Amino acid sequence: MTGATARAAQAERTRRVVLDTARALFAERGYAGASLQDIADAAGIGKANVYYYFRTKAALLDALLDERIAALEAALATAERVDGARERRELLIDSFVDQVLIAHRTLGSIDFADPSIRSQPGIGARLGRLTDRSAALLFGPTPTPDEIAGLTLALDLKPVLRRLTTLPDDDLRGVLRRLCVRLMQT
Amino acid sequence: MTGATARAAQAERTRRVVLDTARALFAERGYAGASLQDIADAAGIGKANVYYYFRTKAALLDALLDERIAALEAALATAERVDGARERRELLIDSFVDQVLIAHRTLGSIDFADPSIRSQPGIGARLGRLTDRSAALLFGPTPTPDEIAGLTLALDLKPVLRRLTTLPDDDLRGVLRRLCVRLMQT
DNA sequence: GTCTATATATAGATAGAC
DNA sequence: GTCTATCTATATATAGAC
Repeated sequence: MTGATARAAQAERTRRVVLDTARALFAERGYAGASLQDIADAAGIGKANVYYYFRTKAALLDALLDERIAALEAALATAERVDGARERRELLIDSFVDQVLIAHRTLGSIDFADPSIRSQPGIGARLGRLTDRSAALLFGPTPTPDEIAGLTLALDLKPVLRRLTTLPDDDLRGVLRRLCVRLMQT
Repeated sequence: MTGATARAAQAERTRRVVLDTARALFAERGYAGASLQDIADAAGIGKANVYYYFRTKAALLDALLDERIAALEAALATAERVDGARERRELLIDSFVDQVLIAHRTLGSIDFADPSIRSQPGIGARLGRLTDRSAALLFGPTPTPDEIAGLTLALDLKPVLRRLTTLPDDDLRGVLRRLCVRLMQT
């Protein structure tokens, strides 16, 4: 069945191209600002083909959020296994900076702060739960407003990445780590 | 000429209603996600009437940015008159938190991080210049990446305001001040 | 699996009556 | 100053050929 596996591989390739292209365009112009026609054109495929992989534009967004949330949850799960508030926090910051921010630096990442994303039904609640879980892990069951404020900013460092595009990875890593520490130590 | 002044007053009122409604809807759903029809409906006027006051959707956005940037520049101008880096920074943070963030808390404010706003022609550069001016005032002519990173986040505290909507003004003021201090002291 | 063609809704924007 | 009606472009989404 070489034909079948080749077809499956091609399907997986096309699906990935759509996801990568959509992520980049949503990050650049916002969810509402990038049309499926834009995405199809940039991906070099027909628009109807996008619909073959994702039934609606919202389904495409969901798939992108799944990716991003999975990366964050992986970092959270690792940190949860560590004892001691301080060690836990440092590990979480390190894995967050390295695996979530730096790793997806060039590819671009979906923007949690994009209002046209936050206002999608269900999405706001989903992101809220993620923040709550992070807060509980870092600060215990009843975080203070100061802790929530710092964490909220730390989870959305997109503006900083946008501003420091020319900084080398190693330098950026340091900047982000120190920034996270400043934001999460109260 | 009572008729003329009454007409002018009505015009000013309608113009304000459009601006206030647009600000709220852009903040909630993003610039690309809120249509002029949405704005007209929410404002309780006809869509064509919106065009009577603003020639294009982009012109409406420009007017909102003018407001917001003027508020920031007022805070900057006040701080510029003060000697001493530390005093200057504290004054800037205070006026920024009080006059820019708290004052417009209920009304909602235009979201600088909205990708569909940042990707508008000319807007990105305009916001960049504002950040540069703030950086020069706070940190001198050659700010470090750490300083730029902190300032960038401080200028975009929308996510925090969104998260702490139930906190009373006085408590919020304290949270924001301490957050700004954490972000701007290096 | 990918395409062309099309249906349907809604966007930004304008014309002209009142 | 405000409205109704309308133009034109483009959005999401579907049908059906290859």
